Amino acid sequence: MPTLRPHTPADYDLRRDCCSYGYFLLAPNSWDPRTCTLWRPLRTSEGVFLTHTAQPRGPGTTLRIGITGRPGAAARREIAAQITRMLRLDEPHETLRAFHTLDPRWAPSGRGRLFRSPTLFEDVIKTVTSCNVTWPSTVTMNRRLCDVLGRPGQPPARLKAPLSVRDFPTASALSRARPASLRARCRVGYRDARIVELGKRFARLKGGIDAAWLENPSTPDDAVFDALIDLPGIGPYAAANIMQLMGRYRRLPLDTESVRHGRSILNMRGTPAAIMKRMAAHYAPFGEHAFRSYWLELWDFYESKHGPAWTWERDTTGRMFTAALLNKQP
DNA sequence: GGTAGACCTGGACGC
DNA sequence: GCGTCCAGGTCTACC
Repeated sequence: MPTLRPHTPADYDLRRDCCSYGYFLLAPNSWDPRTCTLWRPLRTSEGVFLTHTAQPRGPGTTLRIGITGRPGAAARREIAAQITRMLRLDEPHETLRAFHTLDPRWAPSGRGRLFRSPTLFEDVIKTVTSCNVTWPSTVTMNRRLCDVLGRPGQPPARLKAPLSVRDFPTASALSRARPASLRARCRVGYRDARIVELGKRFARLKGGIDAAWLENPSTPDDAVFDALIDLPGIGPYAAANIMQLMGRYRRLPLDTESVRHGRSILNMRGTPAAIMKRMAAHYAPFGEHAFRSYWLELWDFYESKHGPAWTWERDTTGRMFTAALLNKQP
C-alpha cells in the first residue's frame, strides 16, 4: 500500500489538531477513535483514493498517509496537498507562537490549529449546511450529499474502512444537480437552489468567483468578507466562519452558541444582539487571532462535557456536541 | 438602517 | 404513532 510522509511540524499532535473543529465529524471525514486515524476519500486528477492518516509514533512525529489503490506521482502530490490543507500542516510556527503569546492559555497544550476541509468549496458548502439547523441535521446533510453525489473511491482490500468511500461532491457535480432532487435526496431543505448556485459560481459557470483571489493572503479581509456575503446562502455568520476556515481569524462568526457562551461562561447579560456586540468587543484584544481564542474556549467547554474530542464517536457523541444538546446529557 | 416573518428539517414532547 | 412545538441563520418585504 502506498504511503506518504508529509512534512509534519515538530509540535504536531494529530489527536489534538485533527479533532479541533466540528467538521472532522462530517462526511466524508471519518475519525476512528480506536486507532486515532482519519479516514478520508480524496479526489485527484487520477480519480478518488481512500486515504487514512495516522501518527503511529505519537505526537511530534511524522504523519503517515496510507492510500488505497495505485496513485501516480501527480495524485500523490495532490493527496499530500489536500491533507496539508485539512490539518494545516503548513501553518507557520511563528504564527502559532504569536497566538500563544497573545493568549497564553493555549500555550501549554499547544492548541491553535483548527481542522478544515481539503477545498474552500467544501468548507463553503459545509458552512451553508450548518446554518439554521441543529448539528444532527448538518451531519445528515453532509452524509447524504456524499452518498448521492460523491464519486466512489476504491474500497480497501483488507483494511476495514469505517465508512463510505464516496468523496465530497465537486462544485461541478452540485452545479448540475436539480434543486428538487437535492432537497428530496439530501434533505437540504430551502438551501437546495442556493447550493446549486454556489456550485455554478465555484465551477465558474455563471458569475464565477475567483477562489485563488479569495484565498490569496494579500487580499484584504474586508474585500473577502464582501465577496463572500454576496454569495447565495452566505450571511454575516457564514462569511465570518468561512473566513476563519481560510485562516482569517479576526472576525467572529457569532451565532446562538456565542450567545450561550457569553451568558453561561462570560456572565454577560442582555438581549442576544447586545451579547453579540459584547462578545465582539470581548475578543477584539486578540486581534488577528480572535476566533482562535473564542473557539478554543467553546471547544474546551464541549470537551468538559464529553471528554477529549478525539474520543468522540461520530454517530453518538459526535452527533450532539453543541452545547444545547450536550446540556441535556446526564 | 432596522425589524418581522418565512424558509425547512429533525428532535423533543405530549397525548 | 401522530400532531405540535421549537431551534437554527439567511433572505425579503416593509417601515
